[in-house]
Amino acid sequence: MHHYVEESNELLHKRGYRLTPQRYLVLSVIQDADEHISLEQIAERVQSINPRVSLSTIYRTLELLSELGIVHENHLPGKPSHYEIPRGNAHHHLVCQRCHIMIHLDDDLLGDLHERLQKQHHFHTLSLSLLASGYCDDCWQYMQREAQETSQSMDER
Amino acid sequence: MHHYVEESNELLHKRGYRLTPQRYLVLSVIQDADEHISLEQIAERVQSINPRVSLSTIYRTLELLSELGIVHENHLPGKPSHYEIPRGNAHHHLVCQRCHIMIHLDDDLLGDLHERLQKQHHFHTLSLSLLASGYCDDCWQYMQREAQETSQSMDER
DNA sequence: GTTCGTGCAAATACTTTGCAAGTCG
DNA sequence: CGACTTGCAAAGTATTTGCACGAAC
Repeated sequence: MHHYVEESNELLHKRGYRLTPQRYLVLSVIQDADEHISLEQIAERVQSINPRVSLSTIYRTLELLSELGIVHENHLPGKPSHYEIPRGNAHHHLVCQRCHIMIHLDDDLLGDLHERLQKQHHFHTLSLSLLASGYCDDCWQYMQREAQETSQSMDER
Repeated sequence: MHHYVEESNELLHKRGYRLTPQRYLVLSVIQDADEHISLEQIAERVQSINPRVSLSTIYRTLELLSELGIVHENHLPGKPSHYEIPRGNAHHHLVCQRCHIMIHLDDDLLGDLHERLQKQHHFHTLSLSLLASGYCDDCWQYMQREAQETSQSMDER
């Protein structure tokens, strides 16, 4: 069993929960994914290993694991929630509000901000996730062109 | 007509859209709200003014306004999406992953980071939203106590 | 007249819940 | 046993879509 799964197991037990085969499956699927993945993708992969695992179990598992901080939920606009194992205490994204393309930012971008916020607001095990949204250059160019055409067709009348 | 609505009107026209009475209503409802509000709350207030405005129009309007950057969508875990008029180019939250209590952080927290990211990644009209999540002190204390009881009841056997 | 928007109803998709049965300490 | 979990089916919500009609340019 991997190191992280052991830790998770302890955490679950501490709070009176068990690491069932289903939970283990969900956890390892998330862990094995290169990127954060959606509930749908998780379900797909879990069920390709054990088709008997029901969707509701996956919902319940993800809710529990999120609450315990074992997985991290991440909602980017225009997409369903994604889940990932928190590596470090920060994870940041840059997203285009038109085409929804997503770029990962340097996770160390904010330095020790999480520690400062932690102290300041009496929070614990804080982790940061920055969402930067605007227009990617392609969409921006496209919009400029489109705007021009609109005013051109107005001129034509 | 307020200043912001005028700006929005221009932006819509530039892209070939119109500021219809329905869109105006949605926009002013969001603008008049003290805080960011959910789609459900928006619908409620819009329909209390004009009950004929349909839900699908509200969905479509919010999608459009988000894409144009006229309103800003914000999804905090454990809650439905919320919408707000972007004031400045940053808006930050601190959330407890157990009880979901939410605290507003200082929006100037990150300084001119948005400008730096903009240049670095060739994005435009970038705005930042930081989500800091962890456990609030209350939940933390509660969890400590609960963990103790669990191990006590184990000892009792 | 052509494009853009809307309301309505229907279709989809997404998520939660109740409950009987199973598992584990 | 008793607390925790699960699968299944059903109920609940949330969101999207097709389409005919109306409004704006």
